[in-house]
Amino acid sequence: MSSSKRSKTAPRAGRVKLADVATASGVHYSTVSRVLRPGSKGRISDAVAEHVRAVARELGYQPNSVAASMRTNSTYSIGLIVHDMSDPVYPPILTGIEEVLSPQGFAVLVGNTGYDLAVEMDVVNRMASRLVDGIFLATTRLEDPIVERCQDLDIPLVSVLRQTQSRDTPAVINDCLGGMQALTRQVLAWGHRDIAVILAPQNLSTGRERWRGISDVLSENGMTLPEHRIVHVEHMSVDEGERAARTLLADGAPPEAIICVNDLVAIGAIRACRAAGLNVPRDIGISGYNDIPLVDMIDPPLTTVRMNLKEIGRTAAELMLAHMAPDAPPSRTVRIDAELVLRASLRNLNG
Amino acid sequence: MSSSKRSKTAPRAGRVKLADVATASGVHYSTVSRVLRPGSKGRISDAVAEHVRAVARELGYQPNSVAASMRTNSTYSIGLIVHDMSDPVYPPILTGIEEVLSPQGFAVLVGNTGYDLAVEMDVVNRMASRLVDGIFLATTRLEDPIVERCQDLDIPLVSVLRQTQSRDTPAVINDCLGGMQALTRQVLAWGHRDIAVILAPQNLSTGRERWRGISDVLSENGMTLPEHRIVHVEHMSVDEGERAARTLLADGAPPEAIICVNDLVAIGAIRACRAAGLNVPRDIGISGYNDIPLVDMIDPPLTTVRMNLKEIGRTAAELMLAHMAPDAPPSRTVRIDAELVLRASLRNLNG
DNA sequence: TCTAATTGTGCAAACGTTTGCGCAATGCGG
DNA sequence: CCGCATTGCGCAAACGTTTGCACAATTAGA
Repeated sequence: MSSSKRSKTAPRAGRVKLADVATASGVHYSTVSRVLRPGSKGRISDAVAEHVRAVARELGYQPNSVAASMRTNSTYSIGLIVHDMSDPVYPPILTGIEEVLSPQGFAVLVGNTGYDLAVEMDVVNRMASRLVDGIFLATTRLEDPIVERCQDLDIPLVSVLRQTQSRDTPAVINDCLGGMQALTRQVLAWGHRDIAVILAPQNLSTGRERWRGISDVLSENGMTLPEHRIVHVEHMSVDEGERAARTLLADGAPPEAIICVNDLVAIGAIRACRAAGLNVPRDIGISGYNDIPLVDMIDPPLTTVRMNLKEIGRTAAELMLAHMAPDAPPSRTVRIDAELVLRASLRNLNG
Repeated sequence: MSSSKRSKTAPRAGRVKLADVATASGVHYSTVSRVLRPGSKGRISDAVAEHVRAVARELGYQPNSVAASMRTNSTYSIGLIVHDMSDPVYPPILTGIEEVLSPQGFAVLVGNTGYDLAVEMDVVNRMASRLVDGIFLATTRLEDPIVERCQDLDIPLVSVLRQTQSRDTPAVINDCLGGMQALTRQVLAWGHRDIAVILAPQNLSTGRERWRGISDVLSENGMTLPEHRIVHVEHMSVDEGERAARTLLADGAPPEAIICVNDLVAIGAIRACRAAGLNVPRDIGISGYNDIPLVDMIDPPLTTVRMNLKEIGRTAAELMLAHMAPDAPPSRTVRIDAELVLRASLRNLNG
């Protein structure tokens, strides 16, 4: 009976439930529910409440939240969909989300897509089956079937890091436009003229905004980039960054600087430059975006743009809370400030 | 009716359930359940099964797994408890776990403890309330109240990265002993004699095993470390590593090498050395443990020991599956091999 | 052709909560 | 002292599945 193994379907041996607490307290189990569930309707006298609480504590009662969910249709769990948790941009976001949502009693379900849209759709459907109260989507494309699916399923959605074209979904993003503008101005101010860029896919708001940040500043200064100074990566990884930089370098004289769409790509670019016999930053400048951990320790320390990821997570969580409420506010996009971080990977050609 | 907002307690508008599929198919809803739930008891004719499946697809039926859990007492969800997802050792483990468990229909709930035992206990209790089918514990201490709590709650537990003193819990760990021995032999072979160590708390199996790996090899060679060459960190972070190294360096002549309990600590140590005007590796050698991403790119590239984290995650998941089954095997500890990775942060004093 | 075994489906209970409703007891104003 | 509002608690339904059991229909064996 008290075997430590339990069969697949048998209830956990001796798990104490509401009814047990009720009989032990000499009240009806609905009364116990009302005592233990703060904010239930019926009012209970202090004496009874205290007694029931004592008995519940005594018996070590742990509410069965699955049963509660069955009744309330709310699981107090939310999904977080990312491409790959190993990408260092995601963990701080998760931390920020948990910081806000854990105290409220929410649990976070993470789903890795592995960059596969079919997997991602599956993840959403499974989260829907589990009746998550909401989903944080960190993979958002400008036109996104996942977003549509969530709308069909009527699941509150908050987009993080990126946003949709239509902007009909609440989102918390980094100010990529401002960040990239500031960075590009610095690159120009330091005398770089022959500039190359490694860009993200343009079906992502980040990819597009960062590119616009660059091109805006360039055209302000009467410059445009020739075709052969622009390359794209499919995913933002070290390997793809390295490959992209190699193709940039294969084509005649190297540029004076490469502006990379993010840090991992920049690190790949540094590798490629080094492999091509170029010294960074003496022969070529490199910049990233994100300021992920350790990029201040690499050789050379990476010039980049810091996005306050934990703050993005926290804000997203607050937006989620607002949007799960019965009187949800209209969708809005919150931009979190970006901060330029100058390090040695980009030098001042004038000085 | 088709409002996109839904109240807290109202069922999602128009969510199709078993009964809907049943009436649309002209069969009883139990029949639908048997068709859709592979491996149910009653056998259904192919004709009916096919028809029901078609109708279900047509109606876009998504099973309500909360209701199923209510009946079966199994949620097909498992918890993963870590101190802080931002520590780069954890994400690959999560990926490995998901790789094995997602195809089986499991979802992963992550819980960050923030290094706080009270929080951790709370996380466990909340996961218990949610009826998780099992818990991966990555925070295991040699004597661990969390492990005891899980045993009391009768929740299958698999320890990852570390193990308990009693070893009565299944665990998947890295071969810290072998890894540290190999590293220490290399340090000695390269002529370092005045060695210092920065150790983890000794109430952790990793902390203790890595220290034993070092001291075993030292005593094999007739050496022992003086007190002032041994310091401890509370948590394995860059900051604590830096502080620990500072105290090491404050005390007379610097050692020839510092063996650090992990990479983050080693990076902190490198910082401290640099701040003290020492060149790594010329004036002092530094080694880490883990081989986290980017430590091959830092200055200087870090000599370390690689643990196959994803493999640890996968193996832990398989152990979990075995232990959730009705006929669970006896607990055992699986060791995953460690691999020495030599880089520039430690040089050969002989040549 | 008759009995026995097998197959396919319906019936209804159970899982542990939450909560609308009803009713007794109490308090209060007149 | 009566009637009415308020307070405190019990009753029972409902949430959407899974599954043991009953039983009708079909098949097989003799």
